[in-house]
Amino acid sequence: MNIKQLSPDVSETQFKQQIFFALSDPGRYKIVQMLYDVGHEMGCGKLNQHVEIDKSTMSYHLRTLREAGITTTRTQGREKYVTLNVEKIESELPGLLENL
Amino acid sequence: MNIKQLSPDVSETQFKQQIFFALSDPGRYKIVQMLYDVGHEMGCGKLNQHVEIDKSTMSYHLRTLREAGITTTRTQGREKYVTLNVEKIESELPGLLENL
DNA sequence: TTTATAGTTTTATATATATCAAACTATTAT
DNA sequence: ATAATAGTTTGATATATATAAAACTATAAA
Repeated sequence: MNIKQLSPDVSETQFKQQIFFALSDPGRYKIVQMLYDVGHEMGCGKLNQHVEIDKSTMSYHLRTLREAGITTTRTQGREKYVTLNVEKIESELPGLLENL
Repeated sequence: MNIKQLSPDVSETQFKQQIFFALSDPGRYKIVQMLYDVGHEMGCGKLNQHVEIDKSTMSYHLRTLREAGITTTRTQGREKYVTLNVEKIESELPGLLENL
Protein backbone atom coordinates (compact mmCIF):
# COMPACT_ATOMS: atom_id res chain seq x y z
CA MET A 1 0.00 0.00 0.00
CA ASN A 2 1.28 3.38 -0.98
CA ILE A 3 1.06 5.94 1.79
CA LYS A 4 1.55 8.74 -0.77
CA GLN A 5 -1.67 7.66 -2.41
CA LEU A 6 -3.50 8.19 0.87
CA SER A 7 -2.00 11.49 2.00
CA PRO A 8 0.25 13.37 -0.36
CA ASP A 9 3.09 15.36 1.15
CA VAL A 10 2.43 19.07 1.54
CA SER A 11 5.49 19.87 -0.53
CA GLU A 12 4.31 17.58 -3.30
CA THR A 13 1.01 19.39 -3.37
CA GLN A 14 2.87 22.68 -3.37
CA PHE A 15 5.02 21.58 -6.28
CA LYS A 16 1.92 20.59 -8.21
CA GLN A 17 0.34 23.95 -7.47
CA GLN A 18 3.52 25.67 -8.68
CA ILE A 19 3.38 23.68 -11.89
CA PHE A 20 -0.25 24.69 -12.34
CA PHE A 21 0.60 28.29 -11.66
CA ALA A 22 3.42 28.18 -14.18
CA LEU A 23 1.16 26.72 -16.84
CA SER A 24 -1.67 29.18 -16.22
CA ASP A 25 0.30 31.94 -17.95
CA PRO A 26 0.26 31.85 -21.77
CA GLY A 27 3.92 32.82 -22.05
CA ARG A 28 5.15 30.20 -19.61
CA TYR A 29 2.78 27.64 -21.12
CA LYS A 30 4.41 28.17 -24.51
CA ILE A 31 7.89 28.01 -23.02
CA VAL A 32 7.17 24.71 -21.29
CA GLN A 33 5.43 23.33 -24.35
CA MET A 34 8.34 24.31 -26.57
CA LEU A 35 10.90 22.78 -24.23
CA TYR A 36 8.90 19.57 -24.02
CA ASP A 37 8.41 19.37 -27.77
CA VAL A 38 12.07 19.83 -28.68
CA GLY A 39 12.95 17.23 -26.08
CA HIS A 40 16.27 18.70 -25.06
CA GLU A 41 17.81 21.84 -23.63
CA MET A 42 17.33 25.09 -25.47
CA GLY A 43 19.21 28.38 -25.52
CA CYS A 44 17.35 31.39 -24.14
CA GLY A 45 17.85 33.18 -27.44
CA LYS A 46 16.34 30.39 -29.48
CA LEU A 47 13.46 30.19 -27.03
CA ASN A 48 12.95 33.92 -27.41
CA GLN A 49 12.69 33.54 -31.17
CA HIS A 50 9.84 31.08 -30.82
CA VAL A 51 8.02 32.65 -27.89
CA GLU A 52 7.71 36.29 -28.73
CA ILE A 53 8.01 38.33 -25.57
CA ASP A 54 10.38 41.06 -24.38
CA LYS A 55 13.71 39.65 -23.25
CA SER A 56 13.31 40.99 -19.72
CA THR A 57 9.85 39.47 -19.49
CA MET A 58 11.30 36.22 -20.79
CA SER A 59 13.99 36.39 -18.15
CA TYR A 60 11.31 36.94 -15.51
CA HIS A 61 9.29 33.93 -16.63
CA LEU A 62 12.36 31.73 -16.86
CA ARG A 63 13.30 32.72 -13.33
CA THR A 64 9.79 31.84 -12.17
CA LEU A 65 10.08 28.41 -13.76
CA ARG A 66 13.59 27.86 -12.43
CA GLU A 67 12.76 28.86 -8.87
CA ALA A 68 9.74 26.57 -8.91
CA GLY A 69 12.03 23.69 -9.84
CA ILE A 70 10.34 23.21 -13.18
CA THR A 71 13.43 23.95 -15.24
CA THR A 72 17.18 23.89 -14.80
CA THR A 73 19.60 26.37 -16.30
CA ARG A 74 23.14 25.87 -17.47
CA THR A 75 25.55 28.65 -18.44
CA GLN A 76 28.03 28.32 -21.26
CA GLY A 77 30.00 31.37 -22.15
CA ARG A 78 27.53 34.21 -22.29
CA GLU A 79 24.61 32.02 -23.24
CA LYS A 80 22.25 30.10 -21.02
CA TYR A 81 20.56 26.84 -21.76
CA VAL A 82 17.29 25.81 -20.24
CA THR A 83 16.12 22.27 -19.62
CA LEU A 84 12.66 21.13 -18.64
CA ASN A 85 12.77 18.84 -15.61
CA VAL A 86 10.58 16.29 -17.34
CA GLU A 87 11.13 13.38 -14.96
CA LYS A 88 10.44 15.48 -11.90
CA ILE A 89 7.21 16.80 -13.38
CA GLU A 90 6.18 13.40 -14.68
CA SER A 91 6.72 11.83 -11.28
CA GLU A 92 4.12 14.15 -9.75
CA LEU A 93 1.80 14.61 -12.69
CA PRO A 94 2.29 11.75 -15.13
CA GLY A 95 0.96 12.42 -18.60
CA LEU A 96 0.51 16.13 -18.06
CA LEU A 97 3.20 17.36 -20.42
CA GLU A 98 2.15 15.25 -23.36
CA ASN A 99 -1.34 16.74 -23.15
CA LEU A 100 -0.39 20.39 -23.33
CA MET B 1 -3.99 11.29 -38.10
CA ASN B 2 -5.42 13.59 -35.46
CA ILE B 3 -5.30 17.25 -36.36
CA LYS B 4 -5.82 18.18 -32.71
CA GLN B 5 -2.59 16.42 -31.91
CA LEU B 6 -0.78 18.70 -34.32
CA SER B 7 -2.34 22.05 -33.49
CA PRO B 8 -4.65 22.29 -30.51
CA ASP B 9 -7.52 24.77 -30.73
CA VAL B 10 -6.89 28.08 -29.02
CA SER B 11 -9.97 27.60 -26.88
CA GLU B 12 -8.76 24.18 -25.79
CA THR B 13 -5.48 25.69 -24.72
CA GLN B 14 -7.37 28.43 -22.93
CA PHE B 15 -9.50 25.90 -21.10
CA LYS B 16 -6.40 24.04 -20.01
CA GLN B 17 -4.86 27.28 -18.80
CA GLN B 18 -8.04 28.03 -16.85
CA ILE B 19 -7.88 24.62 -15.23
CA PHE B 20 -4.26 25.26 -14.31
CA PHE B 21 -5.14 28.64 -12.90
CA ALA B 22 -7.95 27.13 -10.86
CA LEU B 23 -5.66 24.48 -9.43
CA SER B 24 -2.86 26.90 -8.58
CA ASP B 25 -4.83 28.26 -5.64
CA PRO B 26 -4.78 26.11 -2.49
CA GLY B 27 -8.45 26.72 -1.73
CA ARG B 28 -9.68 25.84 -5.20
CA TYR B 29 -7.28 22.90 -5.35
CA LYS B 30 -8.91 21.49 -2.21
CA ILE B 31 -12.39 22.12 -3.56
CA VAL B 32 -11.65 20.31 -6.81
CA GLN B 33 -9.87 17.50 -4.99
CA MET B 34 -12.78 17.07 -2.60
CA LEU B 35 -15.35 17.06 -5.40
CA TYR B 36 -13.31 14.50 -7.32
CA ASP B 37 -12.81 12.29 -4.29
CA VAL B 38 -16.47 12.16 -3.29
CA GLY B 39 -17.33 11.40 -6.89
CA HIS B 40 -20.67 13.14 -6.94
CA GLU B 41 -22.25 16.55 -6.44
CA MET B 42 -21.80 18.26 -3.12
CA GLY B 43 -23.71 20.98 -1.31
CA CYS B 44 -21.86 24.25 -0.78
CA GLY B 45 -22.38 23.96 2.95
CA LYS B 46 -20.85 20.51 3.13
CA LEU B 47 -17.96 21.71 0.98
CA ASN B 48 -17.47 24.61 3.34
CA GLN B 49 -17.21 22.23 6.29
CA HIS B 50 -14.35 20.39 4.65
CA VAL B 51 -12.54 23.30 3.06
CA GLU B 52 -12.26 25.91 5.76
CA ILE B 53 -12.58 29.35 4.24
CA ASP B 54 -14.97 32.25 4.72
CA LYS B 55 -18.28 31.68 3.00
CA SER B 56 -17.91 34.74 0.78
CA THR B 57 -14.44 33.60 -0.24
CA MET B 58 -15.86 30.15 -0.93
CA SER B 59 -18.56 31.73 -3.07
CA TYR B 60 -15.90 33.66 -4.96
CA HIS B 61 -13.85 30.54 -5.66
CA LEU B 62 -16.91 28.57 -6.68
CA ARG B 63 -17.84 31.29 -9.09
CA THR B 64 -14.34 31.22 -10.55
CA LEU B 65 -14.62 27.48 -11.08
CA ARG B 66 -18.12 27.71 -12.50
CA GLU B 67 -17.29 30.52 -14.93
CA ALA B 68 -14.27 28.60 -16.16
CA GLY B 69 -16.52 25.66 -16.96
CA ILE B 70 -14.82 23.45 -14.42
CA THR B 71 -17.92 22.92 -12.31
CA THR B 72 -21.67 23.08 -12.72
CA THR B 73 -24.10 24.32 -10.11
CA ARG B 74 -27.63 23.24 -9.43
CA THR B 75 -30.05 25.02 -7.10
CA GLN B 76 -32.51 23.17 -4.93
CA GLY B 77 -34.51 25.23 -2.51
CA ARG B 78 -32.07 27.56 -0.83
CA GLU B 79 -29.15 25.22 -1.22
CA LYS B 80 -26.76 24.84 -4.12
CA TYR B 81 -25.06 21.72 -5.29
CA VAL B 82 -21.77 21.72 -7.11
CA THR B 83 -20.59 19.09 -9.56
CA LEU B 84 -17.11 18.72 -10.99
CA ASN B 85 -17.21 18.44 -14.78
CA VAL B 86 -14.99 15.38 -14.72
CA GLU B 87 -15.53 14.25 -18.31
CA LYS B 88 -14.86 17.69 -19.74
CA ILE B 89 -11.64 18.00 -17.76
CA GLU B 90 -10.56 14.45 -18.52
CA SER B 91 -11.10 15.00 -22.23
CA GLU B 92 -8.53 17.80 -22.25
CA LEU B 93 -6.20 16.60 -19.51
CA PRO B 94 -6.66 12.88 -19.02
CA GLY B 95 -5.31 11.55 -15.77
CA LEU B 96 -4.92 14.95 -14.19
CA LEU B 97 -7.62 14.67 -11.54
CA GLU B 98 -6.52 11.31 -10.23
CA ASN B 99 -3.05 12.70 -9.60
CA LEU B 100 -4.04 15.64 -7.43
C1' DT C 1 41.12 47.47 -24.66
C1' DT C 2 37.12 48.68 -26.75
C1' DT C 3 32.84 47.06 -28.47
C1' DA C 4 29.14 43.96 -29.07
C1' DT C 5 26.20 40.38 -27.28
C1' DA C 6 23.35 37.52 -23.94
C1' DG C 7 20.94 37.73 -20.26
C1' DT C 8 19.73 39.71 -15.49
C1' DT C 9 18.11 43.09 -12.22
C1' DT C 10 15.92 47.33 -11.04
C1' DT C 11 12.32 50.46 -11.29
C1' DA C 12 7.93 51.83 -12.48
C1' DT C 13 3.28 50.85 -13.55
C1' DA C 14 -1.00 48.88 -14.54
C1' DT C 15 -3.83 45.13 -13.63
C1' DA C 16 -5.36 40.88 -11.36
C1' DT C 17 -6.15 38.27 -7.26
C1' DA C 18 -7.52 36.74 -2.64
C1' DT C 19 -9.73 37.95 1.42
C1' DC C 20 -13.44 39.30 4.46
C1' DA C 21 -17.06 42.28 6.42
C1' DA C 22 -21.43 44.06 5.46
C1' DA C 23 -25.39 44.44 2.86
C1' DC C 24 -28.42 41.90 -0.02
C1' DT C 25 -31.57 38.01 -2.28
C1' DA C 26 -34.21 34.13 -2.10
C1' DT C 27 -36.15 30.37 0.20
C1' DT C 28 -37.74 27.77 4.28
C1' DA C 29 -39.36 27.49 8.98
C1' DT C 30 -41.96 29.44 12.95
C1' DA D 1 -45.83 38.02 8.79
C1' DT D 2 -41.37 37.37 10.85
C1' DA D 3 -37.25 35.16 11.66
C1' DA D 4 -33.72 32.10 10.26
C1' DT D 5 -30.83 30.04 6.74
C1' DA D 6 -27.95 29.46 2.39
C1' DG D 7 -25.54 31.66 -0.58
C1' DT D 8 -24.29 35.93 -3.50
C1' DT D 9 -22.70 40.53 -4.38
C1' DT D 10 -20.50 44.73 -3.18
C1' DG D 11 -16.96 47.41 -1.16
C1' DA D 12 -12.59 47.96 0.63
C1' DT D 13 -7.94 46.49 0.99
C1' DA D 14 -3.64 44.32 0.75
C1' DT D 15 -0.79 41.70 -2.06
C1' DA D 16 0.74 39.37 -6.27
C1' DT D 17 1.54 39.43 -11.11
C1' DA D 18 2.86 40.68 -15.84
C1' DT D 19 5.08 43.92 -18.57
C1' DA D 20 8.73 46.75 -20.46
C1' DA D 21 12.31 50.36 -20.43
C1' DA D 22 16.72 51.35 -18.62
C1' DA D 23 20.71 50.31 -16.23
C1' DC D 24 23.77 46.66 -15.21
C1' DT D 25 26.96 42.21 -15.40
C1' DA D 26 29.65 39.01 -17.62
C1' DT D 27 31.63 37.02 -21.51
C1' DA D 28 33.23 36.92 -26.35
C1' DA D 29 34.77 39.26 -30.45
C1' DA D 30 37.22 43.02 -32.99
